[in-house]
Amino acid sequence: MNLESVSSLEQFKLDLVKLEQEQLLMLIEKHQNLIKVSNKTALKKLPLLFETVLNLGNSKGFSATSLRDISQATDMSLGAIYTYASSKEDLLLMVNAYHIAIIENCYEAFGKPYDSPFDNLLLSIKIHLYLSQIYRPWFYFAFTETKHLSKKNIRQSKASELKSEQFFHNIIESGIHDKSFREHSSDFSAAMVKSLLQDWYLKPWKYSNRGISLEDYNLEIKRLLTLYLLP
Amino acid sequence: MNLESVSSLEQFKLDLVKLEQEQLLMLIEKHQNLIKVSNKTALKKLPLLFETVLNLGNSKGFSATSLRDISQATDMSLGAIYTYASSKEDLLLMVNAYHIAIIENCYEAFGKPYDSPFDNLLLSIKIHLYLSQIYRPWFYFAFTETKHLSKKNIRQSKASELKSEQFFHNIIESGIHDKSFREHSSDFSAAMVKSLLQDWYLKPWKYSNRGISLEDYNLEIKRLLTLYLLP
DNA sequence: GTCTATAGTGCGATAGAC
DNA sequence: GTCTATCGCACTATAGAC
Repeated sequence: MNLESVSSLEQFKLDLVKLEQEQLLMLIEKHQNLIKVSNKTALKKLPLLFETVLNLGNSKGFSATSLRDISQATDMSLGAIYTYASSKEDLLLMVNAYHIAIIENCYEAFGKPYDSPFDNLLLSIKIHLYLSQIYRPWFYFAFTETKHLSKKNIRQSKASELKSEQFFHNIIESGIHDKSFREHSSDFSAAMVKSLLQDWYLKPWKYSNRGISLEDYNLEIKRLLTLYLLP
Repeated sequence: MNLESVSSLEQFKLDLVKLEQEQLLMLIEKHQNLIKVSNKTALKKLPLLFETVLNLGNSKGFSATSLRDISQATDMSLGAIYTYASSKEDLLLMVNAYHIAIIENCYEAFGKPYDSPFDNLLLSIKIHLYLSQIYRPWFYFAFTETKHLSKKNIRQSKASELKSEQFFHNIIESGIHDKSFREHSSDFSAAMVKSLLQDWYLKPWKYSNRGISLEDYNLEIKRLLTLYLLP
């Protein structure tokens, strides 16, 4: 992943494929004691399982989704599912771990490549929008189903939430410091950026009904920040 | 409810009490065929049941909450619960209907009392913030547990979501029309206001950890809108 | 590696005593 | 109006054949 990757959503998707494969393999190796089939078979079937967990989980809720539902939707038997995951909860944990790994890896690949804080801010926003577009089912799932995780995992999830907000916060602070941004509460503007990004994946129906594309939305955020942040 | 009521959160809470009683009674009368006890007894026990549904539902999810959990938390027997609601789903519907009725009633009580679109906008924001502060458990519940409603109720819930956004949208449009607001996409600014209001009740822990009060948050939104909307 | 059959548990809901 | 006891069902998870 590099600056070329964010030239368009399609390019971004393309560049993600390799990362996805790597992370899936790492996940399988990490859970090797629980997965009872070969890496090759797991690599083939886990994506289908993950997709199904997210689809069913987002439409009826994870706890209302039974393994029978998942079995039917994936055309796998109940027994077969238990060779890929040791329990229903384990399935949830793997789905989470897989997506978190990809997303964190993706953020780390970029950093702050520009001199101008404003450009760095716009870049992070674009990356976040692209990621939430591609992994929208997981973003939505993670938001609404956190409560089914253990306390430790809930803490972790809140921490990761704050970490990404902190990322925006730092960029904005650097802009205030070098006086390219207007003096203001960077806590609030970072939270605002986060909540705008969130709205995009929490209420996709709203924007698609209005015919607003990802690029439109990105541009509106840019207009807003130009007026709000720049002197 | 009148303009005096929004002078402070405490005043607002005080003025809500009467409305709450009225709406609870209306709800009981509407569900009379399903409720097997007198209005007086229902009036006394339903609030506790509702509160418990929201508490447990928000911490473990509604579908993972059993009637046995609710029974234990309210010190009522399983049988007793079934004299107040005819099923677990009915409990969910009543909690929703009750809160929706209060909130809609509250909005209708205000309208657009000022000449200036900006003042009207600030007023609606304040009302929304106050309501979401007081009924935070329900706002959070409604957001994360919509999926357990029937398709008809889900449609209704999205419609109500859009309706409240439309309310902001109309005020902003009137401001653009009378040139007191800058020319811009009112779709986006209305969505932005909504998503900021949402962040407040979806992530209370974030703001309380930072020591940001409701009034602070309200002021920051005002500052943002001053820069973004006014010429 | 995948299947079917089933053990064991906890659920929503009801019946009937008080 | 509230309770306890219990029915029937659907769930997670496993065992053992192929």
